[in-house]
Amino acid sequence: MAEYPPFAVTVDLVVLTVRADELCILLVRRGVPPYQDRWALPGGFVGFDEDLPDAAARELTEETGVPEPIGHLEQLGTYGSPKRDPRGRVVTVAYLALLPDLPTPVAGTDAAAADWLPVSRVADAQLAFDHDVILADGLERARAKLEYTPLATAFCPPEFTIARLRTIYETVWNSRLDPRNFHRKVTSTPGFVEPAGRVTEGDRGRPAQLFRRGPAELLHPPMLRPSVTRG
Amino acid sequence: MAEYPPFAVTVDLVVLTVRADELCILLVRRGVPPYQDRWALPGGFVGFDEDLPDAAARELTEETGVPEPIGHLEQLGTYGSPKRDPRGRVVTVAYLALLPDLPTPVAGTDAAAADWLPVSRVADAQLAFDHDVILADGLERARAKLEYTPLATAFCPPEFTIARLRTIYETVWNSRLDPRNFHRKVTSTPGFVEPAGRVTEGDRGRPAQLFRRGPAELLHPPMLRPSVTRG
DNA sequence: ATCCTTTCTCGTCTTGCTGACGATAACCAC
DNA sequence: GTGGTTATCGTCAGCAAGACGAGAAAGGAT
Repeated sequence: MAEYPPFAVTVDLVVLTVRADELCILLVRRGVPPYQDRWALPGGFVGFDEDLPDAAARELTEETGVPEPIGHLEQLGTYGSPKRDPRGRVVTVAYLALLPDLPTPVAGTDAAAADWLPVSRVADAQLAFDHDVILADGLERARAKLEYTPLATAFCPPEFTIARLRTIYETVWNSRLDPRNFHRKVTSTPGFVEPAGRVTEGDRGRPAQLFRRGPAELLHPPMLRPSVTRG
Repeated sequence: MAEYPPFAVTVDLVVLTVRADELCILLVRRGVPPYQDRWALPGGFVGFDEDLPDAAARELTEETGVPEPIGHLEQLGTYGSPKRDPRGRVVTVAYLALLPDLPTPVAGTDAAAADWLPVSRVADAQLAFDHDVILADGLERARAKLEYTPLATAFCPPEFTIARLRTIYETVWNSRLDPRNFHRKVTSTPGFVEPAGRVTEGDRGRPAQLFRRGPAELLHPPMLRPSVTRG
């Protein structure tokens, strides 16, 4: 084994949330070269005795300060171009995390310079390494997964209204959805949401029923993005 | 960089094809420990100056003896449990390849003990390492991708009939599809297939029109698997 | 040559989902 | 109360999909 070339292996996180009707991503500002003072995805090296999902979950808690079992975490893809890190041969396994809007501001161990940025303003930001590519892949994955899975609920607190869920879709897809058709669709898809038996209080307008995430892992039939002229 | 733990990085391939109405996978029989004499996914180490997709394409041509630009190759996922290889810490990036039934029998450089096995008979085969998990993930990916992409054409030669395309779906999904509805669906989905202007000869029954793959990357609306009781 | 079998290809009908939108219910502020 | 706002239900037309009929075009058997 020792005769084979040694690689460094890292995990990087695309952590998304919806706050104030904007899709936001957790980024850290690099304090050391290369790419000093540039924004980058949070991440770090995988321990020698550590499994990849464990490393991703560890980095997520370190950066957000949130005990992990909330939201959603999945592997996104692996990026290993020989030139992607000027320091040497680093292969990174990217993970995608979807979290509810955390009342806890970012204040984890390692989160000195971490902050939420609206993804709409990251385009100019010139992320470090190949992180702009990873971010683009993560966004497309998230947008696609909202279509055929109930993962929009991962952006929500445990109990939420149909309207809240709709704003998630509208924010991630950057489009408007008809409230009445959306309501019909969500409540008629088996296993998507389950009534929590309670209603909202204090908001404007008629109180809304609260729902919890249902047991379904896939949506049948799927939600469809508007502007279906993708062929 | 040198203070970080060194990993070995490999690529492993889930290579699928449809031959004789069976979904088959390319496997190699291991000649050395660990897992000696067990079937395993083809694969190998990533060169120090080699990008991951290049390594996957290289392994594919080595194992199949086919110049690569046919079929389809995509990253499947990365597997890096600390215990997955008894020789040390090996992280493997798995790729999924979909190929037409190759008239060239397996006779590549490295393909001494390579062979096509029907996936239905691999369940008992006790693959080496965690390759059974990787295979299961690859199968599920392939089945899902047939729904919303035109990738079934990757299993076909450049020109094919609608009936041939239907047998691909039936084989991969292990279900039966109505020939008339399938024909209507495929020909009415924009960009899925384009007429080649020629017809088959010599087969039984009425000659069929030949088609080529169209420019679409996504199917709208998607093909739907039968038995839609997945909620 | 004629019939029969096989396979391809075009229609028809019904059912269910979707988008557009009207209407009502239930809260808050004044 | 009145008006504004939001939630929820209902209606209707259009499209897509499943079930199936029927004709077209070949090969094989007699």
